[in-house]
Amino acid sequence: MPEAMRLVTWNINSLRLRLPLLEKLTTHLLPDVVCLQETKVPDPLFPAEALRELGYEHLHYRGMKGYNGVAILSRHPLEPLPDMPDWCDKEDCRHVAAMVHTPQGSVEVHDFYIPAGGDEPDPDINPKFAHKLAFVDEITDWFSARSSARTVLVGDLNIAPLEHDVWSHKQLLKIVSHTPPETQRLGRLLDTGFVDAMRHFVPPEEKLYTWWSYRNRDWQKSDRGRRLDHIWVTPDLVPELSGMMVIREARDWASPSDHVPVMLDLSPP
DNA sequence: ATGGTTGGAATCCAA
Repeated sequence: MPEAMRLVTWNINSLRLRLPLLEKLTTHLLPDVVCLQETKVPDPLFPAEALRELGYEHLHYRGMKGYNGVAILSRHPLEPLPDMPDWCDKEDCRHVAAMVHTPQGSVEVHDFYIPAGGDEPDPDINPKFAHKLAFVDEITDWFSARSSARTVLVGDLNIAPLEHDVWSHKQLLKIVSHTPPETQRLGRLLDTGFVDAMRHFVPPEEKLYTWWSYRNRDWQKSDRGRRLDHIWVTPDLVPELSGMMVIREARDWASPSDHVPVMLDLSPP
């Protein structure tokens, strides 16, 4: 029986700056597929050669100068999904999608970087927050008009939906990433036909974070984290879920991202 | 209530 297909998602917060950390991650975990967000590199400057040397021959990426940027790295052949919408007509490089053909079967992979939304949780006075809500609404409409199979949706969704996805539910209810307009919308997106694969492994009453602000002196001691990064799968893949790990120690690597990688294993039945 | 840090580009913006 073939081994599991291993997938990692990570908001790397500058791919070029953190190539050594990506190498550390991939040599230890040997993922088949890596989905990155906030690559912050325009396509002509994408470090494709360095990634091929890490074993990722098959690449699909979309980046721009300074901000955003997403990438799918694969050891196995991939085909970019054609005719993807330009969400909110901004051409801001927040989504790539591909069919990945692994020895364990083909899966459709969607890699998202949902807008952070600024500080003020009022769409009438904060256009960034309005953009965030509109972005989630658009992708929700798109997935609900479509029947997804063997699909994995990952990325920095910039929303911590459950009470124990944040260090203090009460204190964060008015903080962007955990407000009811956001968490309700993320629930609607999930309900288009996905299962929260991280919570398949960790019960909802248990704290689970993937991001700790740079602004905390001692992130481990205060542990004021949030679960902003997610891995969702369609129900047909649930019987194949065989492992999940939040790579918490990556928050302590030299010059870390403020997000840590999340790993999922899918094993054929 | 406030400020705390980081990356990329440009002397500030986004997170």
